[in-house]
Amino acid sequence: MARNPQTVRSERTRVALRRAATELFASQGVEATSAEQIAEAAGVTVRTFYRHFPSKHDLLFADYDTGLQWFRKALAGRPAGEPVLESVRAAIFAFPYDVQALTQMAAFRAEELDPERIVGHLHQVEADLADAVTEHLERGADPDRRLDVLVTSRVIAAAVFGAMEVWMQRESRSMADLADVTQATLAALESGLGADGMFRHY
Amino acid sequence: MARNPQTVRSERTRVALRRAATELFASQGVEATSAEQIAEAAGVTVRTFYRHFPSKHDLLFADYDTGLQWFRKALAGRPAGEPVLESVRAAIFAFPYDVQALTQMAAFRAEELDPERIVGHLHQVEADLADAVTEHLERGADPDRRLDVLVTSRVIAAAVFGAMEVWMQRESRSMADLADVTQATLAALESGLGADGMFRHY
DNA sequence: CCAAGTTTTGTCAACAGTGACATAGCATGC
DNA sequence: GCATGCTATGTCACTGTTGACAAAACTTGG
Repeated sequence: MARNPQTVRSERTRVALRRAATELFASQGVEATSAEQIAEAAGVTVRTFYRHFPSKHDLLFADYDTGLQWFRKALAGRPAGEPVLESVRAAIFAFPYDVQALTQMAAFRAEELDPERIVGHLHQVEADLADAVTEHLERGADPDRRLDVLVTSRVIAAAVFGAMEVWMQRESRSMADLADVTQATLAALESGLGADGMFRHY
Repeated sequence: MARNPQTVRSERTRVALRRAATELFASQGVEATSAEQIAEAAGVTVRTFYRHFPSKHDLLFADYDTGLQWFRKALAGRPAGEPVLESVRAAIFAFPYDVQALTQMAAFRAEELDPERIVGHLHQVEADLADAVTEHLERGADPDRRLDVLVTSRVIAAAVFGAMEVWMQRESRSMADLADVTQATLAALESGLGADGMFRHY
């Protein structure tokens, strides 16, 4: 299946670097881990490391696509008639927080990262989340309501990430807190906008 | 007049660094000049260099305030009844392009600099230019037209920097070209919006 | 003028990132 | 199998940037 012949080796290296980085980030923190350590743990040179990843921090988000795929499948797996908000909530709360995700959260909490980097990444995640919801909603929805779908998706994504922002500005930022804030935000969305059935029509 | 006692030395160092950087940037280009060279030319250590300027590129814009002050004074020196656009044009074209400014331009032309840095700086310059025009217009204008003043200022600044953007995307980017584009842009602004007297009322 | 304290600078070491060039790994045509 | 050629990697050297600590310059109270 490997189209490119020598690229197999490249892929192996990339995986090794990802794994090494994930472990080191989790055990020592992001900033406390040097590029040299990652490279060495992956059995590779620093220069090679930088050939595969543009920067150290990109490795922190390396498994991001995996998580995104998971989320989309989780949405797809929800029962057909279920209100969107419930689907999203279920998917979010069932998300398997692995080492990668937890390390990211830890880095966020510790404010280790360059704010620009965080904001940029979260922006991307929010957009992807909205797309996932859109994709989910468009299954079995009539095309006339495409705008509704779009708006609904963005609103939900904005709410979820608004919750995260609130969480990030709190004094105590535990995972339980994040869950609470997210829960509350979605509830508010539901009660405030659910009356006219905006989210019930799907 | 030197309020802070030991700060005199600090100021001397800063000046030396600025001068050294300006010369080296002009003669070799920005990226071809290393922080070490600048520090050495200023008779100082690299570490000291970074204590006075957050990054090498900040030195490229070090004399920026001087230029801004010049522009404001040039505006203030224009005759009272003159249309704003004419005042701005006169001030822009009388601007004394010193080594600093020319080096900046050269760096822009050569696309040496990180685009983000350029955009960020230009954004600042545009805002400052607008403020300068506002300040100029507010002299002797009645307070009721404050919004007009604000809009006019922004429009002019946007036009001038729009011209610069056009210039930066051209094939040949000589100083003469920049002058031409700026001239043309201001002329368009004048003929297009001058009919209703928007710029003539001042 | 001297002692004490503050500010500035120097020294050292480390890390992030990049370019140039050499070399090893693998694949394909012969 | 072997020469040929491409790709991934290694090596080297360099620049930008920062933290920690020491040394020097300078100011001020006495």
